[in-house]
Amino acid sequence: MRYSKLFGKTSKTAPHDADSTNARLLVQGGFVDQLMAGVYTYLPLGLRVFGKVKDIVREEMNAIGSQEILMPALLPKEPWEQTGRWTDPGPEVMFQFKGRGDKDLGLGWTHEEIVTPLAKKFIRSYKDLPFAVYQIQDKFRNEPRAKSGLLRGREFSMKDLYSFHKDQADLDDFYEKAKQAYSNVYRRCGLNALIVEASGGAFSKYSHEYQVLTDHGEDIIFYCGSCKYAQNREISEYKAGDKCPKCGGEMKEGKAIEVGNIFQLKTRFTDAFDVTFADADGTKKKVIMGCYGIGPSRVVGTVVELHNDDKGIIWPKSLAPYGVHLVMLTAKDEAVTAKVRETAERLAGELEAAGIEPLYDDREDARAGEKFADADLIGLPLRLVVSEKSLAAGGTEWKERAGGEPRVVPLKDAVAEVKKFLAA
RNA sequence: CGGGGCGUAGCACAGCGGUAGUGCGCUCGGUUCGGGACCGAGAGGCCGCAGGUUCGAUCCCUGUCGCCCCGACCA
Repeated sequence: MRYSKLFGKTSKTAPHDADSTNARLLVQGGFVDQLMAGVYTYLPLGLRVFGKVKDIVREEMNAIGSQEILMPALLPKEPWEQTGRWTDPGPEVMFQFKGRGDKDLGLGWTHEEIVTPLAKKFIRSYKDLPFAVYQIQDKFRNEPRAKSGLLRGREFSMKDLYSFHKDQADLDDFYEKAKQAYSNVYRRCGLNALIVEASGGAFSKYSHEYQVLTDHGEDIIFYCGSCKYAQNREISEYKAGDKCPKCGGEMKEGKAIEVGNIFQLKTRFTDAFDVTFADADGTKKKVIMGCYGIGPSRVVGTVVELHNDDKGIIWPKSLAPYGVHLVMLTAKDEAVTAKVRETAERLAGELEAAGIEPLYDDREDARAGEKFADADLIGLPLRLVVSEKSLAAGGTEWKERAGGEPRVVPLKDAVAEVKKFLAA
Protein backbone atom coordinates (compact mmCIF):
# COMPACT_ATOMS: atom_id res chain seq x y z
CA MET A 1 0.00 0.00 0.00
CA ARG A 2 1.35 3.35 -1.00
CA TYR A 3 1.14 5.78 1.86
CA SER A 4 0.44 8.59 -0.57
CA LYS A 5 -2.74 6.80 -1.64
CA LEU A 6 -3.88 5.61 1.79
CA PHE A 7 -7.28 6.92 2.80
CA GLY A 8 -7.01 8.51 6.21
CA LYS A 9 -4.29 10.70 7.60
CA THR A 10 -2.24 10.90 10.74
CA SER A 11 -2.47 14.02 12.82
CA LYS A 12 0.31 15.84 14.53
CA THR A 13 -2.03 17.01 17.25
CA ALA A 14 -4.14 14.79 19.45
CA PRO A 15 -7.90 15.36 19.40
CA HIS A 16 -8.82 17.80 22.18
CA ASP A 17 -11.24 15.35 23.73
CA ALA A 18 -8.90 12.40 23.47
CA ASP A 19 -9.29 10.97 26.89
CA SER A 20 -8.17 7.41 26.72
CA THR A 21 -4.92 6.28 25.18
CA ASN A 22 -6.64 3.98 22.70
CA ALA A 23 -8.99 6.69 21.41
CA ARG A 24 -6.18 9.22 21.06
CA LEU A 25 -3.73 6.95 19.26
CA LEU A 26 -6.29 5.27 17.03
CA VAL A 27 -7.72 8.61 15.93
CA GLN A 28 -4.36 10.32 15.62
CA GLY A 29 -2.90 7.44 13.66
CA GLY A 30 -5.78 7.40 11.18
CA PHE A 31 -7.17 4.02 12.23
CA VAL A 32 -10.66 5.14 13.20
CA ASP A 33 -12.93 8.16 13.03
CA GLN A 34 -15.46 9.02 15.68
CA LEU A 35 -19.01 9.56 14.44
CA MET A 36 -20.60 10.12 17.85
CA ALA A 37 -20.08 9.08 21.44
CA GLY A 38 -19.29 5.39 21.44
CA VAL A 39 -19.61 4.93 17.67
CA TYR A 40 -16.63 4.73 15.34
CA THR A 41 -15.85 4.27 11.67
CA TYR A 42 -12.97 1.97 10.84
CA LEU A 43 -10.63 3.52 8.30
CA PRO A 44 -8.47 1.26 6.09
CA LEU A 45 -5.68 0.85 8.65
CA GLY A 46 -8.07 0.18 11.51
CA LEU A 47 -10.17 -2.18 9.44
CA ARG A 48 -7.12 -4.31 8.67
CA VAL A 49 -6.32 -4.65 12.37
CA PHE A 50 -9.96 -5.41 13.12
CA GLY A 51 -9.94 -8.04 10.38
CA LYS A 52 -6.87 -9.73 11.86
CA VAL A 53 -8.52 -9.98 15.25
CA LYS A 54 -11.64 -11.46 13.68
CA ASP A 55 -9.57 -13.93 11.67
CA ILE A 56 -7.87 -15.16 14.83
CA VAL A 57 -11.22 -15.46 16.57
CA ARG A 58 -12.64 -17.41 13.62
CA GLU A 59 -9.71 -19.79 13.52
CA GLU A 60 -10.02 -20.61 17.19
CA MET A 61 -13.80 -20.94 17.08
CA ASN A 62 -13.63 -23.20 14.04
CA ALA A 63 -10.92 -25.25 15.73
CA ILE A 64 -13.34 -26.32 18.47
CA GLY A 65 -15.90 -27.34 15.90
CA SER A 66 -18.24 -24.38 16.00
CA GLN A 67 -19.70 -23.01 12.79
CA GLU A 68 -20.12 -19.43 11.69
CA ILE A 69 -23.53 -18.01 10.93
CA LEU A 70 -24.89 -14.48 10.69
CA MET A 71 -28.11 -13.46 12.35
CA PRO A 72 -29.87 -10.17 11.69
CA ALA A 73 -29.25 -7.09 13.82
CA LEU A 74 -32.81 -5.87 13.24
CA LEU A 75 -35.10 -7.94 15.42
CA PRO A 76 -38.82 -8.36 16.08
CA LYS A 77 -40.31 -7.92 19.54
CA GLU A 78 -41.99 -11.31 19.93
CA PRO A 79 -39.14 -13.60 21.00
CA TRP A 80 -38.04 -10.98 23.49
CA GLU A 81 -41.49 -10.89 25.01
CA GLN A 82 -41.28 -14.62 25.41
CA THR A 83 -38.24 -14.30 27.67
CA GLY A 84 -39.42 -11.11 29.33
CA ARG A 85 -36.45 -9.14 28.13
CA TRP A 86 -38.46 -6.78 25.92
CA THR A 87 -39.38 -4.95 29.11
CA ASP A 88 -36.62 -6.05 31.49
CA PRO A 89 -34.00 -4.81 30.85
CA GLY A 90 -35.95 -3.58 27.81
CA PRO A 91 -35.14 -0.11 26.50
CA GLU A 92 -32.61 0.39 29.29
CA VAL A 93 -30.28 -1.68 27.16
CA MET A 94 -32.05 -2.31 23.86
CA PHE A 95 -32.69 0.27 21.16
CA GLN A 96 -36.40 -0.16 20.49
CA PHE A 97 -38.54 1.57 17.89
CA LYS A 98 -41.43 1.10 15.50
CA GLY A 99 -41.40 0.06 11.88
CA ARG A 100 -44.17 0.19 9.31
CA GLY A 101 -47.58 -0.87 10.49
CA ASP A 102 -46.59 0.07 14.02
CA LYS A 103 -44.49 -3.06 14.28
CA ASP A 104 -42.20 -3.14 17.32
CA LEU A 105 -38.56 -3.64 16.43
CA GLY A 106 -35.24 -3.54 18.20
CA LEU A 107 -31.54 -3.76 17.53
CA GLY A 108 -29.72 -6.84 18.77
CA TRP A 109 -27.66 -6.43 21.95
CA THR A 110 -27.30 -10.22 22.36
CA HIS A 111 -28.86 -13.07 20.41
CA GLU A 112 -30.16 -15.81 22.68
CA GLU A 113 -33.71 -14.91 21.67
CA ILE A 114 -32.83 -15.48 18.02
CA VAL A 115 -30.42 -18.38 18.15
CA THR A 116 -32.50 -20.52 20.48
CA PRO A 117 -35.63 -20.66 18.29
CA LEU A 118 -33.29 -21.09 15.32
CA ALA A 119 -31.66 -24.11 16.93
CA LYS A 120 -35.05 -25.50 17.81
CA LYS A 121 -35.89 -25.74 14.12
CA PHE A 122 -33.04 -28.16 13.57
CA ILE A 123 -32.92 -30.23 16.75
CA ARG A 124 -34.89 -33.50 16.64
CA SER A 125 -32.89 -36.11 18.44
CA TYR A 126 -29.77 -36.62 20.50
CA LYS A 127 -28.04 -37.35 17.19
CA ASP A 128 -28.34 -33.67 16.32
CA LEU A 129 -26.37 -32.72 19.43
CA PRO A 130 -24.02 -31.24 20.36
CA PHE A 131 -23.36 -28.33 18.06
CA ALA A 132 -22.21 -24.77 18.38
CA VAL A 133 -22.75 -21.73 16.19
CA TYR A 134 -21.25 -18.29 16.37
CA GLN A 135 -21.38 -14.98 14.60
CA ILE A 136 -19.31 -11.84 14.48
CA GLN A 137 -21.58 -8.88 14.31
CA ASP A 138 -22.16 -5.40 15.62
CA LYS A 139 -24.16 -5.26 18.81
CA PHE A 140 -26.14 -2.24 19.89
CA ARG A 141 -26.51 -1.26 23.51
CA ASN A 142 -28.04 1.87 24.86
CA GLU A 143 -25.18 2.43 27.26
CA PRO A 144 -25.81 4.99 29.98
CA ARG A 145 -22.37 6.28 29.24
CA ALA A 146 -20.17 5.36 26.31
CA LYS A 147 -16.54 5.96 27.11
CA SER A 148 -12.89 5.14 26.69
CA GLY A 149 -12.76 5.03 22.91
CA LEU A 150 -13.26 1.52 21.60
CA LEU A 151 -13.60 0.05 25.07
CA ARG A 152 -17.24 0.91 25.68
CA GLY A 153 -19.34 1.78 22.69
CA ARG A 154 -23.02 1.89 21.82
CA GLU A 155 -22.37 -0.01 18.64
CA PHE A 156 -19.54 -2.48 18.94
CA SER A 157 -18.35 -5.71 17.43
CA MET A 158 -19.10 -8.95 19.21
CA LYS A 159 -18.33 -12.56 18.52
CA ASP A 160 -21.08 -14.51 20.21
CA LEU A 161 -20.97 -18.28 20.32
CA TYR A 162 -23.82 -20.49 21.49
CA SER A 163 -23.49 -24.19 22.21
CA PHE A 164 -26.25 -26.80 22.51
CA HIS A 165 -25.94 -30.04 24.46
CA LYS A 166 -27.82 -33.11 25.56
CA ASP A 167 -26.52 -33.12 29.12
CA GLN A 168 -24.43 -31.28 31.66
CA ALA A 169 -21.34 -33.43 31.13
CA ASP A 170 -21.30 -32.58 27.46
CA LEU A 171 -21.75 -28.89 28.20
CA ASP A 172 -18.91 -29.04 30.73
CA ASP A 173 -16.69 -30.70 28.17
CA PHE A 174 -17.35 -28.06 25.54
CA TYR A 175 -17.09 -25.28 28.10
CA GLU A 176 -13.53 -26.35 28.84
CA LYS A 177 -12.68 -26.41 25.15
CA ALA A 178 -14.11 -22.95 24.71
CA LYS A 179 -12.17 -21.74 27.72
CA GLN A 180 -8.95 -22.91 26.10
CA ALA A 181 -9.88 -21.46 22.72
CA TYR A 182 -10.48 -18.10 24.39
CA SER A 183 -7.08 -18.18 26.04
CA ASN A 184 -5.58 -18.91 22.63
CA VAL A 185 -7.32 -15.91 21.07
CA TYR A 186 -5.95 -13.48 23.65
CA ARG A 187 -2.46 -14.93 23.59
CA ARG A 188 -2.37 -14.63 19.81
CA CYS A 189 -3.56 -11.04 20.05
CA GLY A 190 -0.72 -10.14 22.39
CA LEU A 191 -2.88 -9.94 25.48
CA ASN A 192 -2.18 -11.64 28.76
CA ALA A 193 -5.72 -12.40 29.90
CA LEU A 194 -6.56 -13.85 33.28
CA ILE A 195 -9.46 -16.24 33.62
CA VAL A 196 -11.58 -14.68 36.33
CA GLU A 197 -14.51 -16.14 38.20
CA ALA A 198 -17.43 -13.76 37.96
CA SER A 199 -21.12 -13.38 38.48
CA GLY A 200 -23.10 -14.27 35.44
CA GLY A 201 -25.30 -11.23 35.79
CA ALA A 202 -28.73 -12.03 34.46
CA PHE A 203 -27.72 -15.46 33.24
CA SER A 204 -26.35 -17.88 35.75
CA LYS A 205 -24.70 -18.12 39.05
CA TYR A 206 -21.16 -18.67 37.84
CA SER A 207 -19.25 -17.68 34.79
CA HIS A 208 -15.76 -16.76 33.71
CA GLU A 209 -14.47 -13.47 32.49
CA TYR A 210 -11.23 -12.85 30.63
CA GLN A 211 -9.55 -9.84 32.18
CA VAL A 212 -6.42 -8.01 31.12
CA LEU A 213 -4.64 -6.23 33.95
CA THR A 214 -4.04 -2.51 33.35
CA ASP A 215 -4.45 0.66 35.37
CA HIS A 216 -6.85 1.89 32.70
CA GLY A 217 -9.29 -0.93 33.40
CA GLU A 218 -12.71 -0.33 34.85
CA ASP A 219 -13.13 -3.66 36.62
CA ILE A 220 -11.44 -4.59 39.86
CA ILE A 221 -10.27 -8.14 40.34
CA PHE A 222 -8.40 -10.12 42.98
CA TYR A 223 -5.83 -12.49 41.59
CA CYS A 224 -3.09 -14.75 42.81
CA GLY A 225 0.40 -13.57 41.97
CA SER A 226 1.68 -17.11 41.48
CA CYS A 227 -1.02 -19.39 40.08
CA LYS A 228 -3.19 -16.69 38.43
CA TYR A 229 -6.38 -17.83 40.14
CA ALA A 230 -8.68 -14.80 40.02
CA GLN A 231 -12.07 -13.51 41.04
CA ASN A 232 -14.01 -10.40 40.17
CA ARG A 233 -14.46 -8.12 43.17
CA GLU A 234 -18.22 -8.28 42.63
CA ILE A 235 -18.30 -11.84 43.90
CA SER A 236 -14.99 -12.24 45.65
CA GLU A 237 -14.80 -13.34 49.23
CA TYR A 238 -11.11 -12.43 49.26
CA LYS A 239 -9.16 -9.24 49.61
CA ALA A 240 -5.62 -8.15 48.81
CA GLY A 241 -3.12 -9.97 51.01
CA ASP A 242 -5.26 -13.06 51.57
CA LYS A 243 -3.87 -16.49 50.84
CA CYS A 244 -4.77 -17.95 47.46
CA PRO A 245 -7.24 -20.80 48.01
CA LYS A 246 -5.65 -22.81 45.23
CA CYS A 247 -1.93 -22.55 45.84
CA GLY A 248 -1.42 -20.56 49.02
CA GLY A 249 0.17 -17.64 47.20
CA GLU A 250 -0.77 -14.05 47.87
CA MET A 251 -3.93 -12.51 46.44
CA LYS A 252 -3.44 -9.12 44.82
CA GLU A 253 -5.88 -6.44 43.76
CA GLY A 254 -5.77 -4.94 40.29
CA LYS A 255 -7.72 -2.99 37.71
CA ALA A 256 -8.52 -4.82 34.52
CA ILE A 257 -10.36 -4.62 31.21
CA GLU A 258 -12.87 -7.38 30.53
CA VAL A 259 -12.22 -8.71 27.03
CA GLY A 260 -14.49 -11.73 27.11
CA ASN A 261 -17.03 -13.65 29.10
CA ILE A 262 -18.22 -17.23 28.99
CA PHE A 263 -21.05 -18.81 30.93
CA GLN A 264 -23.40 -21.71 31.11
CA LEU A 265 -26.95 -20.76 30.27
CA LYS A 266 -28.17 -24.27 31.05
CA THR A 267 -31.92 -24.31 30.30
CA ARG A 268 -32.75 -20.67 30.79
CA PHE A 269 -33.53 -20.13 27.12
CA THR A 270 -34.42 -23.64 26.10
CA ASP A 271 -37.10 -23.49 28.79
CA ALA A 272 -38.41 -20.21 27.42
CA PHE A 273 -38.64 -21.60 23.90
CA ASP A 274 -39.28 -25.23 24.85
CA VAL A 275 -36.35 -26.73 23.00
CA THR A 276 -36.27 -30.47 23.49
CA PHE A 277 -34.82 -33.56 21.84
CA ALA A 278 -35.55 -37.27 21.78
CA ASP A 279 -32.86 -39.09 23.74
CA ALA A 280 -31.54 -42.57 22.93
CA ASP A 281 -34.18 -44.14 25.17
CA GLY A 282 -36.91 -42.29 23.29
CA THR A 283 -37.75 -39.88 26.09
CA LYS A 284 -38.06 -36.14 25.56
CA LYS A 285 -35.36 -34.06 27.23
CA LYS A 286 -34.44 -30.41 27.50
CA VAL A 287 -31.50 -29.07 25.51
CA ILE A 288 -28.95 -27.18 27.58
CA MET A 289 -26.86 -24.26 26.42
CA GLY A 290 -23.65 -22.36 26.87
CA CYS A 291 -22.81 -18.86 25.71
CA TYR A 292 -19.43 -17.29 24.96
CA GLY A 293 -18.59 -13.71 23.99
CA ILE A 294 -15.56 -11.79 22.78
CA GLY A 295 -15.58 -8.17 21.67
CA PRO A 296 -13.15 -7.81 18.75
CA SER A 297 -13.45 -4.02 18.81
CA ARG A 298 -12.73 -3.99 22.51
CA VAL A 299 -9.76 -6.27 21.92
CA VAL A 300 -8.35 -3.73 19.45
CA GLY A 301 -8.80 -0.94 22.00
CA THR A 302 -7.26 -3.00 24.76
CA VAL A 303 -4.23 -3.92 22.68
CA VAL A 304 -3.57 -0.24 21.96
CA GLU A 305 -4.12 0.60 25.61
CA LEU A 306 -1.36 -1.85 26.54
CA HIS A 307 1.06 -1.66 23.65
CA ASN A 308 2.22 1.90 23.12
CA ASP A 309 4.84 4.46 24.05
CA ASP A 310 5.11 8.24 23.90
CA LYS A 311 5.55 8.07 20.12
CA GLY A 312 2.58 5.91 19.26
CA ILE A 313 1.22 2.40 18.96
CA ILE A 314 3.39 -0.74 19.04
CA TRP A 315 1.32 -3.42 17.31
CA PRO A 316 1.93 -7.10 17.97
CA LYS A 317 2.99 -8.77 14.72
CA SER A 318 -0.22 -10.76 14.67
CA LEU A 319 -2.44 -7.67 14.51
CA ALA A 320 -0.36 -5.06 12.68
CA PRO A 321 -2.23 -3.75 9.63
CA TYR A 322 0.93 -4.32 7.59
CA GLY A 323 4.07 -6.14 8.64
CA VAL A 324 6.56 -3.62 7.32
CA HIS A 325 6.70 0.14 7.10
CA LEU A 326 8.96 0.84 4.15
CA VAL A 327 10.25 4.39 4.06
CA MET A 328 11.85 6.03 1.06
CA LEU A 329 13.86 9.19 1.74
CA THR A 330 14.55 11.68 -0.99
CA ALA A 331 18.07 13.13 -1.30
CA LYS A 332 19.56 16.48 -2.32
CA ASP A 333 20.64 15.11 -5.66
CA GLU A 334 17.78 14.10 -7.92
CA ALA A 335 19.90 11.35 -9.49
CA VAL A 336 20.43 9.84 -6.03
CA THR A 337 16.75 10.22 -5.23
CA ALA A 338 15.93 8.38 -8.44
CA LYS A 339 18.19 5.53 -7.39
CA VAL A 340 16.67 5.48 -3.89
CA ARG A 341 13.16 5.53 -5.30
CA GLU A 342 13.93 2.74 -7.74
CA THR A 343 15.49 0.60 -5.00
CA ALA A 344 12.59 1.16 -2.61
CA GLU A 345 10.03 0.34 -5.28
CA ARG A 346 11.86 -2.84 -6.13
CA LEU A 347 12.04 -3.86 -2.46
CA ALA A 348 8.34 -3.12 -2.07
CA GLY A 349 7.63 -5.34 -5.06
CA GLU A 350 9.81 -8.16 -3.76
CA LEU A 351 8.14 -8.06 -0.37
CA GLU A 352 4.74 -8.14 -1.96
CA ALA A 353 5.75 -11.05 -4.17
CA ALA A 354 6.81 -12.87 -1.00
CA GLY A 355 3.33 -12.35 0.45
CA ILE A 356 4.31 -9.47 2.71
CA GLU A 357 2.55 -6.33 1.61
CA PRO A 358 4.40 -3.34 3.02
CA LEU A 359 3.03 0.06 3.88
CA TYR A 360 5.29 1.99 1.54
CA ASP A 361 5.84 5.63 2.38
CA ASP A 362 6.49 6.90 -1.12
CA ARG A 363 5.79 10.56 -0.38
CA GLU A 364 8.08 12.86 -2.30
CA ASP A 365 7.28 15.99 -0.37
CA ALA A 366 7.64 14.74 3.19
CA ARG A 367 10.88 14.97 5.11
CA ALA A 368 12.55 12.23 7.09
CA GLY A 369 11.36 13.42 10.49
CA GLU A 370 7.77 13.48 9.38
CA LYS A 371 7.95 10.00 7.90
CA PHE A 372 9.63 8.58 10.98
CA ALA A 373 7.10 10.20 13.29
CA ASP A 374 4.26 8.74 11.25
CA ALA A 375 5.89 5.31 11.26
CA ASP A 376 6.24 5.44 15.04
CA LEU A 377 2.65 6.58 15.47
CA ILE A 378 1.20 3.92 13.18
CA GLY A 379 3.35 1.36 14.96
CA LEU A 380 4.09 -1.42 12.47
CA PRO A 381 6.54 -3.97 13.91
CA LEU A 382 9.33 -3.25 11.45
CA ARG A 383 10.57 -0.14 9.70
CA LEU A 384 12.82 -0.38 6.66
CA VAL A 385 14.43 2.76 5.32
CA VAL A 386 15.87 3.11 1.87
CA SER A 387 17.88 6.31 1.51
CA GLU A 388 21.12 7.73 0.25
CA LYS A 389 22.62 6.86 3.62
CA SER A 390 21.32 3.30 3.72
CA LEU A 391 22.47 2.61 0.17
CA ALA A 392 25.91 3.97 1.00
CA ALA A 393 25.96 1.59 3.97
CA GLY A 394 25.11 -1.28 1.67
CA GLY A 395 21.39 -1.88 2.01
CA THR A 396 18.27 -0.91 3.89
CA GLU A 397 18.08 0.31 7.46
CA TRP A 398 16.24 -2.12 9.72
CA LYS A 399 14.55 -0.87 12.87
CA GLU A 400 12.08 -2.71 15.03
CA ARG A 401 9.27 -0.70 16.59
CA ALA A 402 9.42 -2.62 19.83
CA GLY A 403 12.98 -1.44 20.43
CA GLY A 404 16.57 -2.16 19.66
CA GLU A 405 19.23 -0.37 17.65
CA PRO A 406 18.88 0.14 13.92
CA ARG A 407 21.13 -1.90 11.66
CA VAL A 408 21.76 -2.17 7.95
CA VAL A 409 20.61 -5.26 6.09
CA PRO A 410 21.91 -6.00 2.58
CA LEU A 411 19.14 -5.68 0.02
CA LYS A 412 19.58 -9.23 -1.22
CA ASP A 413 18.85 -10.57 2.30
CA ALA A 414 16.07 -8.18 3.18
CA VAL A 415 13.03 -10.18 2.09
CA ALA A 416 14.23 -13.39 3.69
CA GLU A 417 15.03 -11.62 6.93
CA VAL A 418 11.69 -9.87 7.02
CA LYS A 419 9.94 -13.17 6.47
CA LYS A 420 11.89 -14.72 9.30
CA PHE A 421 11.21 -11.75 11.59
CA LEU A 422 7.48 -11.72 10.99
CA ALA A 423 7.18 -15.48 11.44
CA ALA A 424 9.03 -15.41 14.76
C1' C B 1 -29.64 10.36 35.23
C1' G B 2 -26.50 13.67 39.08
C1' G B 3 -21.66 16.56 39.19
C1' G B 4 -17.68 18.92 36.36
C1' G B 5 -15.16 20.62 31.84
C1' C B 6 -15.21 22.07 26.76
C1' G B 7 -17.78 23.78 21.80
C1' U B 8 -14.10 29.88 17.55
C1' A B 9 -10.69 27.73 10.08
C1' G B 10 -9.35 20.65 8.41
C1' C B 11 -6.61 19.96 13.55
C1' A B 12 -4.86 22.21 18.26
C1' C B 13 -5.85 26.72 20.55
C1' A B 14 -5.88 32.32 21.80
C1' G B 15 -9.12 36.39 22.01
C1' C B 16 -12.69 40.38 22.68
C1' G B 17 -19.53 44.30 24.21
C1' G B 18 -17.89 47.63 18.18
C1' U B 19 -18.82 41.75 12.58
C1' A B 20 -11.99 37.55 14.46
C1' G B 21 -6.45 35.85 15.30
C1' U B 22 -1.93 32.33 16.17
C1' G B 23 0.48 27.55 15.21
C1' C B 24 0.11 23.16 12.38
C1' G B 25 -2.15 21.43 7.95
C1' C B 26 -3.74 22.92 2.77
C1' U B 27 -2.59 25.66 -2.45
C1' C B 28 1.30 28.18 -5.56
C1' G B 29 6.65 29.62 -6.22
C1' G B 30 11.65 29.04 -4.39
C1' U B 31 15.38 27.01 -1.04
C1' U B 32 16.09 22.58 1.80
C1' C B 33 16.55 16.99 2.23
C1' G B 34 17.89 11.20 8.35
C1' G B 35 13.56 12.85 13.62
C1' G B 36 7.40 16.81 12.18
C1' A B 37 12.76 22.63 8.06
C1' C B 38 12.78 27.83 5.92
C1' C B 39 11.36 32.27 2.80
C1' G B 40 7.47 34.58 -0.03
C1' A B 41 2.42 34.65 -1.82
C1' G B 42 -2.62 32.64 -1.11
C1' A B 43 -7.28 29.96 0.09
C1' G B 44 -10.12 28.84 4.14
C1' G B 45 -15.03 31.13 9.65
C1' C B 46 -23.55 31.39 10.34
C1' C B 47 -17.26 32.07 16.82
C1' G B 48 -22.50 24.71 17.92
C1' C B 49 -27.92 26.18 17.69
C1' A B 50 -32.20 29.15 19.57
C1' G B 51 -34.03 32.99 22.41
C1' G B 52 -33.00 37.29 25.62
C1' U B 53 -30.30 41.92 27.29
C1' U B 54 -28.08 45.96 24.32
C1' C B 55 -27.66 51.21 19.67
C1' G B 56 -24.65 46.87 18.67
C1' A B 57 -23.49 39.92 21.02
C1' U B 58 -18.49 35.39 18.98
C1' C B 59 -18.12 37.79 23.96
C1' C B 60 -23.13 38.93 28.94
C1' C B 61 -27.90 35.95 30.45
C1' U B 62 -31.30 31.70 29.64
C1' G B 63 -32.31 27.41 27.18
C1' U B 64 -30.87 23.61 23.99
C1' C B 65 -27.70 20.19 21.27
C1' G B 66 -22.94 17.85 21.04
C1' C B 67 -18.21 15.90 22.93
C1' C B 68 -15.01 14.47 27.19
C1' C B 69 -14.26 13.26 32.45
C1' C B 70 -16.13 11.57 37.57
C1' G B 71 -20.30 8.97 39.69
C1' A B 72 -24.57 5.66 39.10
C1' C B 73 -25.05 1.61 35.53
C1' C B 74 -22.88 -2.03 32.57
C1' A B 75 -21.13 -7.70 27.69
